Amino acid sequence: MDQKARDRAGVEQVEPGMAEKEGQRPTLKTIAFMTGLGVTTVSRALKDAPEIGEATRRRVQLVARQIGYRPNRAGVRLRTGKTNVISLILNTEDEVTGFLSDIIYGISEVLADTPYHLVVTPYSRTNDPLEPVRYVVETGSADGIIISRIEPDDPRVRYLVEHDFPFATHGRTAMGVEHAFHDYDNHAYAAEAVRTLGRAGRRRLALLPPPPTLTYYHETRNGFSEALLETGASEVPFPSAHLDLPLDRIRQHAADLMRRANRPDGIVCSGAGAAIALVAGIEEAGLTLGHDVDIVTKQSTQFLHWFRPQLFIAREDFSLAGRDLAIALLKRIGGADPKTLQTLSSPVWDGRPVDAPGNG
Amino acid sequence: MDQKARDRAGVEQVEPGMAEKEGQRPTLKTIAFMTGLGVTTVSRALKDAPEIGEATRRRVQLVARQIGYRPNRAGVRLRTGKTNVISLILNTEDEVTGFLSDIIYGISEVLADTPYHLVVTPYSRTNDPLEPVRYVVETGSADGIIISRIEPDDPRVRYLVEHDFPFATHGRTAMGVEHAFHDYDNHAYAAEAVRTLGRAGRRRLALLPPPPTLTYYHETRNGFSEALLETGASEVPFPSAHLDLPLDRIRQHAADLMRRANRPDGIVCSGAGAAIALVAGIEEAGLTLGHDVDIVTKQSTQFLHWFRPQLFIAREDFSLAGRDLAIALLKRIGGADPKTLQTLSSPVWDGRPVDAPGNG
DNA sequence: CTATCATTCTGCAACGTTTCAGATGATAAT
DNA sequence: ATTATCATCTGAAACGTTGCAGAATGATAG
Repeated sequence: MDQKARDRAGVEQVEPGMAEKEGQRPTLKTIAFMTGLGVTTVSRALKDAPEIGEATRRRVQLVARQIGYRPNRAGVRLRTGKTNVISLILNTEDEVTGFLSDIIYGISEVLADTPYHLVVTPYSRTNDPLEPVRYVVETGSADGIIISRIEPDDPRVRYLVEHDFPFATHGRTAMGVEHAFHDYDNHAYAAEAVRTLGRAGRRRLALLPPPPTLTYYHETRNGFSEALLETGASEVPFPSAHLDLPLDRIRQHAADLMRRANRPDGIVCSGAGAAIALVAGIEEAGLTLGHDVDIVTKQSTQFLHWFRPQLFIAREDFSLAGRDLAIALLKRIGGADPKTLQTLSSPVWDGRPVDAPGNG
Repeated sequence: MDQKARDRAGVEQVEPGMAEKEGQRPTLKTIAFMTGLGVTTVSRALKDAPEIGEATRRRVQLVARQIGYRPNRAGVRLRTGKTNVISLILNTEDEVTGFLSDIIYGISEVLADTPYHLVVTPYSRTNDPLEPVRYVVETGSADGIIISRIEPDDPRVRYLVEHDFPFATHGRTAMGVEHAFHDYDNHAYAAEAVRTLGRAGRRRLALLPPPPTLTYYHETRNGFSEALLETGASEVPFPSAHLDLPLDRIRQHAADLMRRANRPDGIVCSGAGAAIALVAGIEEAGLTLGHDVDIVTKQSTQFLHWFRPQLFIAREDFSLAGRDLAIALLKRIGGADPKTLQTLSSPVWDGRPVDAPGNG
């Protein structure tokens, strides 16, 4: 834009031509000129280096503040390799339900008080999930990475650990390697969901689980199974149904399921969008939510209980996830031990009380 | 991370020490060394400059591809001022309904084939909306900006035009200044919504409009009013209700409205989340959607007709908005005339057919 | 009075890129 | 034979920053 103006200025060595730089963005050189100090001194003074005199330091910082000096990111990055960028890598097809917004807001909230910028890098699920991660690491285009859709044995985690690149995951792995993560306690969620249905008198339960490749599929399933044993309820298989299916497919599957002779009287569901599709399928089969069958689900936004008040609902706070992930990643970049950067968030039950009777 | 290694290498002038740079990221110097050419020649060859011989150019490009050369963004940025960054500025409190995800995906889809990165910069509605825009312009931290929540007389637009900074808006202004935008045709939407309700036999219509400060409030209201005249229906005031209220407040307002003696028999609503709240309020007042009252609304995701099949629904495609905004902005950065970068997307009606009778 | 030392400040060089102003031959025009 | 023109190529400089090695000053010790 104003490149020519910049090229025009500063040709002479002796007279730095600060007059022409009037409207330009101030740099260290500007401050050096104004204070009569050297550029190096100014640079050090601004970062409170010990070899700068107290008076000088204060003077420099005052001037810098006055003229609104901001370090040039490209200069810093070129010199130090530090990008001051966090890269959020996510699936194009992921989560229609607004989950992304919350996580981004959560991350931004934390980054707002730091020099960090948030770069969002989506990739299509059809492509190699490793690709965007490799890109960031190879080009050094960020100081840290946040990834989601974590698998028990995740190639991205392996790659990042191997390259000693700071990262945090939304979800856990089972690779015997410590890394920063935030996760929702899906085990607790599924178990409590089963107990809730038990209290509602439901004994024949189905599970609409996360995609089987992901870690939290197993957590969910384990929680589900353990609580089944505990409550003495039985599982009605819900074959090949999972959260990654298009909502319309889930609706179909649900309708088919509910038309079977041995249909479930309770369903544990791991996503808000899927729960809506489930209900649609149930009603398509001529059954009534809260009467013939109960559903427990998670939600991040508030309106699910307006959709059907009969739903049992646990809250999952994605902005908390974003905040925790950002905090963990920043600490990791700062060199903290990954073991100390692992958080788990517990389900909070709201909406219909968990001990209400099943008949709505 | 590997900064020390980098500092270690390349001290000698004569022998460039390419051996030690083995594991390092290739730069122009690397290619220059490998091809035996000068750095300048390599730089030019890679961007198809005319003063480079055909053979040389191909040779350089081959080597570059082989070793996986990627220009260093910081280098380019420092030298040219070009950041290859698009900044998306958005409201923290905005749109619970997943609208953000779609728009980000739309933008990313376009940027994927370019060297551009997408930086997301949220700001709280309580702060100055101008602040993040000013930051980007003053620090030159992006080549272009996308903003939303556009007002008829928008200070951000004024600022950006004054500073001749490339931008595109999601929504239109009324400032008599040409700029790149993408907008949904809310005038057409509201008008068609009124006609739809008319065909359903509804004569006493209320409008749940966008926030009154935004441009599309007026578009919506004008479309609504014009179609009222056209169809001979009358308006039932729905005072102080708009989309920016918390959903629970909207529910309350709706319940109050529907308990009034002169309650509407049709409501035009400008947002999916709000429509759900409206329905909740209506049912709270003991009335039945599709019988006592009909609602027309927009949705970006698909599940609204599962919520209540009686809803009249128009689709609003936010990923299209994202794509159009990104395309327009890139062209604007390329110097295109803003007048040629303005797109309007028409409502597409789906779900319940518009000429179905009002009784569901 | 010199040597040593801490304190405080400073040039220079380099990160990777592009632009500017040539340089080098070769070929064409005079 | 001399000059102009052209096609290719090149080194130096600069963008803003920080690390390194060292300079200037004064103080302390020998």
